[in-house]
Amino acid sequence: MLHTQRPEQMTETVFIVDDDEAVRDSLQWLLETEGYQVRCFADPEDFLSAVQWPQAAVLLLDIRMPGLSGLEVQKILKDRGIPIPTVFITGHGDVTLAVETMKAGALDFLEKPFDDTKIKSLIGQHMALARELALSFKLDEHINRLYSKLTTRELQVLERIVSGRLNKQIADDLNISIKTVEAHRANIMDKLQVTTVADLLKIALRKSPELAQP
Amino acid sequence: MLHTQRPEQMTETVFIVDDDEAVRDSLQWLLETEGYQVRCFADPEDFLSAVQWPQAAVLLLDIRMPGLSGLEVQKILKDRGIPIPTVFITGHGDVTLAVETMKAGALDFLEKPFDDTKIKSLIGQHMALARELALSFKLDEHINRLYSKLTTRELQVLERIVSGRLNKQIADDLNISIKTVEAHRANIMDKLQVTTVADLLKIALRKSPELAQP
DNA sequence: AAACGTTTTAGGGTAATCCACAAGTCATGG
DNA sequence: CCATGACTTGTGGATTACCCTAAAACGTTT
Repeated sequence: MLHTQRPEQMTETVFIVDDDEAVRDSLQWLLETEGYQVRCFADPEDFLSAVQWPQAAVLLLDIRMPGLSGLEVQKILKDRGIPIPTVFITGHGDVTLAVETMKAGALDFLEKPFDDTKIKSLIGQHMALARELALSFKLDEHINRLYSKLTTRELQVLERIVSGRLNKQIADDLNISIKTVEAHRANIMDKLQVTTVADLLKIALRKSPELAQP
Repeated sequence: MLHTQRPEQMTETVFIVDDDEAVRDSLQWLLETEGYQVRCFADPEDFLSAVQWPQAAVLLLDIRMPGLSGLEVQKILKDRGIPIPTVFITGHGDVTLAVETMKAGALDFLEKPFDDTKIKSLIGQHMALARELALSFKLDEHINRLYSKLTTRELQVLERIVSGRLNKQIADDLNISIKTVEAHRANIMDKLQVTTVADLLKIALRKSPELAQP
């Protein structure tokens, strides 16, 4: 049997939120043997208090629970900007609910009873996505922190650098001297911690992808 | 009542594929009054022969038909690289089917009988997406055409320009003179029809987004 | 008033890019 | 054998970007 070649530098967590203890226990056992850190919650509120982001984590979420429903939990996570990959579990599905759930961003929709093998491969897939999402989120955070140090004027200059204008043209645009543009430009490079225009473009285009369309 | 502010420069088409004539006719009537060009097919094969891409179009696809099933049609479209926004229609849904369909990229899953108002707003939404997809696809095609004119050497140089290396460094990398790099660089700009490095970066990063992560 | 950050400008020099023009080698295919 | 395209290199000059240092004007905060 092949090892799942999972990089070990990041703890991978599976959150299980279900009011049925038997379900929690069996899933926990199954997934812990797979090497995941498993955290179980009977109460959705408890989960919402405990979950942190970003991290490499997948959520197994029961649809029908006392208190908050699975869909409500999903919506709250979405509102909080927590894009944790979510798989719903349920014993009584209907089409409308399934479609709504998927449209809201669920990755899967599992019906009880579960197929252990299927779950394992499913979690594996989604955990890979979770890693990417977490990394991407961290990078976005980092970029936002750098961006927040830019002044209004520097943003205006940056905008024009990204649109490919020369320092001379930027100076004309803003009615300032070339020397000033050069100064802003140097400050921007410092604050965004880049040394080449190429890297500057990459950061700016990640921050504002709409600038990519000329 | 507000006008739907739909730009009229592109014909917007709704494809209806269903073996039930009554369904086709009622949908056709409904959507034609909305201003869409509607094309109906009883046979999925006929649709597959007729559909063109890119264009601003949405597909209403019956799940259960004689011959090819809706899911099979969806798979064929996917294999052909035709990302037409698809809404499935069915009279007899079950959860597994709905989930599989959504995972395969369906945007919605409608159960008969239909709610006219709902369909209209749905098509409106998805048509907006379809326009974007078609435009994006056309742009990709254009970029691919331009890229195909680049020689191996020019691709090597471009790669290094995108990673922010100086002409001098590129010359060292490839064991050629700076002058040669300059020549390649000018050819690349010509062939990709750009005048600034910023635009060059934008095209290159759209073509190879993985280069954006340094 | 003093400290601070933002914006502005400058001089002077180095490095890099861009441009126009010219020309050599090499392999492929007509 | 010649035409074509790809790859190569060069000269020389114009333009631009990059780096360092220095500093004035302005507004806000302390």
